[in-house]
Amino acid sequence: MTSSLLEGLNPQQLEAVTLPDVSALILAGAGSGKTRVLTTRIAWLIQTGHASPGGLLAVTFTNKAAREMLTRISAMLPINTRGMWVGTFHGLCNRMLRAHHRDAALPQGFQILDSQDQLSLVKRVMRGLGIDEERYPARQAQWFINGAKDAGRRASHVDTPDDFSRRLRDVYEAYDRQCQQEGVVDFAELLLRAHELLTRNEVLQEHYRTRFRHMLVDEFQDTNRLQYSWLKLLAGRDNAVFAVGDDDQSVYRFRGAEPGNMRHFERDFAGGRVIRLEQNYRSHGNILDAANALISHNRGRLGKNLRTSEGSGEPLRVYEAPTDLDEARFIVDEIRALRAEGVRSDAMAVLYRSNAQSRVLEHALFNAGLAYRVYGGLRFFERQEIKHALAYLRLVANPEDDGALLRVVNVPARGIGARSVESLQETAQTRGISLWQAACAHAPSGKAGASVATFIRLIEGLRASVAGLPLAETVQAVVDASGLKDFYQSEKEGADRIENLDELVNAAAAFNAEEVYDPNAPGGGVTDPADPTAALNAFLAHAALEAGEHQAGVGEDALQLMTVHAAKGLEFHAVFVSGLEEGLFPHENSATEDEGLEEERRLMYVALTRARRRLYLTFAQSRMLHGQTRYNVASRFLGEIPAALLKRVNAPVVRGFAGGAFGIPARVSAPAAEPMGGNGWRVGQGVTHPKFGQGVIVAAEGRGADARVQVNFRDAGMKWLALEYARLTPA
DNA sequence: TACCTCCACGTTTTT
DNA sequence: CGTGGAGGTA
Repeated sequence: MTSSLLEGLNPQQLEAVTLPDVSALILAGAGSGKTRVLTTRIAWLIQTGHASPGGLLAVTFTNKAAREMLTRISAMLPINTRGMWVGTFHGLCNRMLRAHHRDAALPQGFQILDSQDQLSLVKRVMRGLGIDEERYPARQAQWFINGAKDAGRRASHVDTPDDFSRRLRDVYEAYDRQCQQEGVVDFAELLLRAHELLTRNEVLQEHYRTRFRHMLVDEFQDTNRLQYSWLKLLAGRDNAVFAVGDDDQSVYRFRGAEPGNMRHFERDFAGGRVIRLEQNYRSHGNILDAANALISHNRGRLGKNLRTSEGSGEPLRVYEAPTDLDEARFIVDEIRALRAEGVRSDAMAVLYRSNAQSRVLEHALFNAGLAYRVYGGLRFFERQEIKHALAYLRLVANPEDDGALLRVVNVPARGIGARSVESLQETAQTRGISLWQAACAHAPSGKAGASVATFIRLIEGLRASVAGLPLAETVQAVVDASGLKDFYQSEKEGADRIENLDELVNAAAAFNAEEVYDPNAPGGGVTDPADPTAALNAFLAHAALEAGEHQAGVGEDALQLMTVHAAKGLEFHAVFVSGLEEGLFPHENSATEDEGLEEERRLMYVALTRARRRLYLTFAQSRMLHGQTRYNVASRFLGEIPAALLKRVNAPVVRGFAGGAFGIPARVSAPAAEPMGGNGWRVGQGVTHPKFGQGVIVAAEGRGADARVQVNFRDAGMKWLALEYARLTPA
C-alpha cells in the first residue's frame, strides 16, 4: 500500500512524491533518485486516486527512459501500463497525430523522416529550386529548418534580416510543401504539427486538457521552446505539471535546449514550488566535493549542492601523460589492475569529449586484449540495408513517398539509372505529382520505360500479396521480393547485411507481439484496426522514432567507452575522464563565449558525477589530432577542483608552473618539445608578448611568412599569432 | 555503372 | 590521420 510505496524516501523525495495537485519544479541533482521520485509520484497519484492511469501524461526525451519508467511503474502497481501516455515528446505527438490525422491535415499513413531522410529531402528540394549548394550547404538549411520549427515558427514567420536567410526561408517553405505532398513529417514537425493541432482545434485542446490533469516531465532542462510551449498548452490553467530536471546537467543547448525554461517554469507554473533533491546516493564525498566546487564557477544557477552520507573515499587521481598514447596506456594498465581487484569491466567507463578520441583508446584496448564497447555510431534502423528494406515497406504503405522511391528504385540495379530518374522528376515537377504517379502515367519510352513498369509491378504486386498478412510476414515478403538479399549476396560486406535483414523480420515479429495488437499502445490502437496497413505504419513509425541500440550488445562484460554526453544518466564504479586539455575539454569552439564555456563546465560536472567510487582525470601534453600533433595545456577545469581532493599518480618532470597547479602542464624535455622549422621558436617555449604578457607556445603551423604559433597566455588565454607580425620575445 | 581517386573536413546528438 | 562525399574515368 501507500506505506510500502513511500518507504525509504528521504524527506525531500517524500515531499515531492506526495505533493498535492499543483505544479512543481523538482531540482534533482545527479544521483539523487530522480527516476525513483518520478515513478513513485506516478504510482502514488494512481494509488491514492489523484489520477487514473489514463488521466496522466509522462514525457521523456529517450525511449529508454520511457521504457524504464513503465517498467518501474508496473513493478510498483498491479496495473496494465499499456494505455498510459508515457513516452517521448515525439512518440506522444505521433500518437496524437495518428489519432487525429484528418484534423492535422495528414494522410492516415503519414511516414516519419529521420535526420538522414530529412537531409536528402532538403537536398532534393534545393536542387529543385536551383540553389547553389556551395553557398548554401544542405546541412545548414536543415539546421535552419529544424531550428525554426523548434522555436515554433513556420516559414512565413521566420526572421529574414538578409538575403541569405531569405533564401533559406524559401527552402524551408518549399521543403514543407514537399513534405505535405509526400505525406511525410520530420521529427520537429511531429511536435509543431501537434502543437498547431491543439492550438487551432479547441475541442481537442479541451479534450486533452480535461484528460491530463497531471503531466510529468523528465529531464526538463533539455526542453526546447516548442516543447515548453506544448506543455504549457496542454497544461492550461488548471493542470499540474511535475517537472524534474537539473540545470547543472543541461548539455544540449547546442541543439535547441533552453535551460532558461527552468526559470520560466518557476514563474509560469510552479508559483515558487521548488523542491531540491540534494542527497546523492551514488558517489563518495570527494567526488561530490569536486563536482560542487567545479560547478560553482557557473553563474545564474538555480542553486544546489550535492551531499552524501557516505565517507569521503579516495582522492581523485590525476594523471598527466606525455602523449595521448601514453594516456591510453595508463588507462589500460589501471583497468587491468582494477580487474585484478575484482572490478567488472562493465562497471568502468572511459569518457571523452569527442568521438575522435576513442580511436587511440580502442587501439590500446584491442592490443591489450581487453573487451570494450563503444557507444555511438550506426544504429540498427539507420543501417543502409535496413533503410532500403524500410523504403520498400514505405512505398507499399504510401506510394507518394518520393524519398522512399528514390532510395530503392534502382537498388538492386534494375536499369533505372540517373537519366530515367531525372526524367521522372521532371514530369513530377511540371505536373505537380508524385514520382510514383509520374512513373505510372508517364513512364519513359523504350527500355527504360519497361524497367520502370517492372518496378511498379513489383511494388503493386507486393502491396497486393501482403494485404492481410501479419506484420512479420509482410516484412519477410518485402525482403524476399525486393531482391535485396540477392543484391547483398554478391557484396563483400553482404553477410552481415543479410543477417540484419533477417533481424529486421525478427524485429517485426517482436513488435507484432508487443504493440500492435494492444488497442491502447502508441501507434497501435489509435490507428484504424480495419486499415490493412495499420500494423505496418505503426512499425515504420517505430523504426523512425526508435532507431534501436547503438551496437549489438555483444560484449557481456566489456569496458564502456563513450562521450560525456552519452554517459549522462549512467553511473560506474570507476570512471576515467580523458583528454582534459584546453581546446578539447573545454572544446575550443565553445570556449569563446561564456554560455559555451558554462555548458562545457556542466558537461564536466556530468562527467565527474558519473563515478561512484573511483575517478581518474587524465590529460596529455601532446596529442595527435587531425593529422598533426597538438600541444595542449591542462584543462582549466582541473584548476577549478580543490587541490586537496586531487592526487597526482605520476611524477612528471616539472619545469615550470604558471597560473596555478594546472595552469601549464609539466613538460618533459623530449620528445614533446620539438624545434620548429628553424625559425628559432619551439613548442613548449616560454614567450612574452607586449600586449598579452607571459605565455607558452603550445602549437605551431605553417612556415615562412605563414608561420603561426598558438600561445597559451597566463592572463589572456589561448591565442594564435602570426610570427611575422607578433612581437614575441623569449621569456 | 562501378570503382577509384582526390579533396575537404574534422564537438557534442535524440527523436 | 581517417573518413565520407563528390566527381571523374574505365
